[in-house]
Amino acid sequence: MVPAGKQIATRNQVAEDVFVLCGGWGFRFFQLPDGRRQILNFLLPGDLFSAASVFEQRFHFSVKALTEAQISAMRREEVRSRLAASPEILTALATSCVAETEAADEMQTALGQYSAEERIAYLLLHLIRRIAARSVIRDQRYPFPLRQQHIADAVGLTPVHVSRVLSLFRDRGVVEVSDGTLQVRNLAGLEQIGSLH
Amino acid sequence: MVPAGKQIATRNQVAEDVFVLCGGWGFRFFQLPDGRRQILNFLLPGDLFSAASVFEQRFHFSVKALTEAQISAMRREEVRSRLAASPEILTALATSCVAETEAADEMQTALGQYSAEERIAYLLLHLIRRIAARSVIRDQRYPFPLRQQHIADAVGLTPVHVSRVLSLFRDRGVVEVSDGTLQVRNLAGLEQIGSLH
DNA sequence: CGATCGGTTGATATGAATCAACGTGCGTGG
DNA sequence: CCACGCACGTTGATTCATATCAACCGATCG
Repeated sequence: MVPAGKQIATRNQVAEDVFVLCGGWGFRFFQLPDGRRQILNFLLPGDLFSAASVFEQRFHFSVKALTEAQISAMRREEVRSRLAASPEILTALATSCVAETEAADEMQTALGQYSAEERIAYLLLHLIRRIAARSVIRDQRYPFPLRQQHIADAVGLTPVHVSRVLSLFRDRGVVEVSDGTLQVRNLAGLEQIGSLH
Repeated sequence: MVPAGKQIATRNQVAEDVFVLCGGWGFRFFQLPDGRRQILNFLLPGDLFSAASVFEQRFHFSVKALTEAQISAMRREEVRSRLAASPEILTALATSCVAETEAADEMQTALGQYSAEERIAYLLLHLIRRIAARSVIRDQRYPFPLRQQHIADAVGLTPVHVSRVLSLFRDRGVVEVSDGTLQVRNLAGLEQIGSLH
């Protein structure tokens, strides 16, 4: 059990284990020496920190707990030997590798091409789908532990600007993000703003 | 043999094969319906289009030849059965998957956090290392077939602004990019601008 | 009760986009 | 062989999106 805000892994740190987030939320990020930080993605229950880490000696990224979280570790050697033995495990790993790659490619597109509104809408949509896959959603209200600072660091904007865009979304009746929950008021509208295609 | 500019693969297209670029340059990209385009990365000789495509039914990206290029195809089924049989091939694939993931994470950071100058310097440095790994470089002159439009689409800027930044680099004696070759005049300076850490 | 954190809002500054004109080299067709 | 068109890059003027700076508010907590 890890408290909210605790750093779980650090770039370049050697790890014998492969980690899975079992409960709570986390995020993967790069920290730049001047204080800037890029959040690479958010980790939800069931997520491997990274499929690549099955083959990496060291983390090439850092990880923090966003909420209180549970993590579980598997010996890398054991994972790899099982991988050789069982095609199902290989397929499972391959699947999450494909999903990660595709998500990274899309996020790269969002960061490179999208406006502030589009990026935030994209992030929210992406998260919404992943949250919905994990828990029953009623009335389009999603558990949402991110602070505006996290959104800002994920989409490459300032917290102030994130605040403005979210206010806009709220005023337009698209989504309301407040204090731990995200409420979608107009999904079609959100998709129109933030879909890649 | 594929002529320069030819589209080789299209998003969502079903493919039975896994492709490798054997000669020339290419790039992977997303095309948005409104004309915007994000170049995800550049392909150099020896590169798999994507490690993930060994496990994907369809491309999740498009690919174009940047110069005249040669591509070679391997039956996906064959690759996968060899994968199960030989741990070396698995390791090779894993290695390129790790490299791709790491490159994507870094690019995401560059796009999210870096200024125009930093992004372009980062891209050039990244390419320089990959080019140098493939051919002997004399006098810090690298073969460099990108047009400013490609740089722009890769780092999320306008071609006009790319032109301005490159002029600046040239005037400052950092690098000169012109007509098929890139000449590094001050590597340390370039690294100071564009290194992630 | 003060301090801190997260969010909001306004005023202003700035980096990059946009619009536009121009130059140059090159391939193509007359 | 010349002339035209076109792709590519450069440069200047202006606009616009987002950052920065700053003040303020409410909630939470020691």
